[in-house]
Amino acid sequence: MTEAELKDAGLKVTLPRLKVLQVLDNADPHHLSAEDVYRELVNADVTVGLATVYRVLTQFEQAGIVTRHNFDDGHSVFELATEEHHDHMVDLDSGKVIEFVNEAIEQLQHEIAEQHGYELVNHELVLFVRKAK
Amino acid sequence: MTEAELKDAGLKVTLPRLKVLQVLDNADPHHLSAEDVYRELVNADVTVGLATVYRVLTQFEQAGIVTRHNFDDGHSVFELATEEHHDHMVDLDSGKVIEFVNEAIEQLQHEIAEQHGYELVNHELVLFVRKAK
DNA sequence: ATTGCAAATGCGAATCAATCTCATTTAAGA
DNA sequence: TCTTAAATGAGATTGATTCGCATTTGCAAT
Ligand SMILES: [Mn+2]
Ligand SMILES: [Mn+2]
Ligand SMILES: [Zn+2]
Ligand SMILES: [Zn+2]
Repeated sequence: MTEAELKDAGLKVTLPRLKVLQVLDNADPHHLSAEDVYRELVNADVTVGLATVYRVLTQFEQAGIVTRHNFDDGHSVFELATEEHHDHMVDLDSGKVIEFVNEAIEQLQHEIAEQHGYELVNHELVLFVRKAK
Repeated sequence: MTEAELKDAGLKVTLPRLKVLQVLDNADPHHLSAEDVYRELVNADVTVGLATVYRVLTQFEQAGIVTRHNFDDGHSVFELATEEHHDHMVDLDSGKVIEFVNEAIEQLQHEIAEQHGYELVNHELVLFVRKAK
C-alpha cells in the first residue's frame, strides 16, 4: 500500500504526496515530467502547487520511490521505481520511449567499473534509435 | 588544421569559431560547459558574446566537430569529437570524469536496437561510481 | 478529542542555463 | 574594392526548477 511507502521513507502521509503517487501509478506513458504530474492533478481538481510537485518528486527520488531520467535534454521525467531495473531506447522520429532489460550489459558495466578500481553505484543508458529500413 | 574543419562543415572561418576551437583543443579537463568556454575566452581578452559561444558549440555539434554530453543534470558539456568514441564514468565523490572504451558494450547496444526493429543512431552511457573499498 | 509544533504546502518571486531579437560587423566571392 | 548573406554582440526573453515565507496540516503527546 502506498501509505506504507511514505512512512518507510520517513515522509508524512499528506494529500499531495498520495495524489502524486496515484498519478504516477496510473500514468500510461509512464514517464512524466513534473508539469505532466501537475497538470493531471489540476485536471482532477486537486489543489496543489507546482513547487510542491517538484519537491515531492525529488523527495520520492531520494527515497527510491521514483526514478528520474533526463532523456532528451532540458527537463526531467519521472517514473515509479519498479522492482526491475531497465534502460531506455528513444525513437528519434516519434519520440516514443521503449524500455528494455539486458543482463549482459548490466554485468559488463560492473566489470568496467571494477577494472578502474571503482564500484558501480548507478548508471544511465539511453539508446537513440530509428526504425530499421 | 582547424580552418579546414570549418570549411568542410560549410561554416565561415571566423575569429570566434577559431578561438572556441582553440579553447576546446587546450582544455585540460576536456569537458567544458558553454560558460567554461566563454570564461576562458574573456580571460584571454577575446571579445566574444556568450550567445555566440552557445551558437558555435551547437553548430560544431551538428557538424560533428564536438560532442555534447549531459552528465549530471541541468547543463551540457562539450568536448572535441575525437576519432575514437568513448563513454564516461563519473566519480560521485570527486566529480572526476573518467573515459573508457568497451567494444562489447558497443556491440550489445546495436544488437538490442536490432532486436526491437531499430537501428542504433547514437547512445549515451554514464556510469556513476565510487572508489572500491 | 485537544494541543503543540515541526514539517509540509501554496503562491509568487527569484534563478539560471539557454535561446531569441535585432542592429551592426564581417567573411569571402565577384 | 564592392556586395551581400552570414555571423556576431549585447541585452531581452524564455522555460524549467528552486526559493522565501506566511499559512496550513499531520501526528504524537497530552
Ligand atoms: Mn522506464
Ligand atoms: Mn569524453
Ligand atoms: Zn541498466
Ligand atoms: Zn559508447
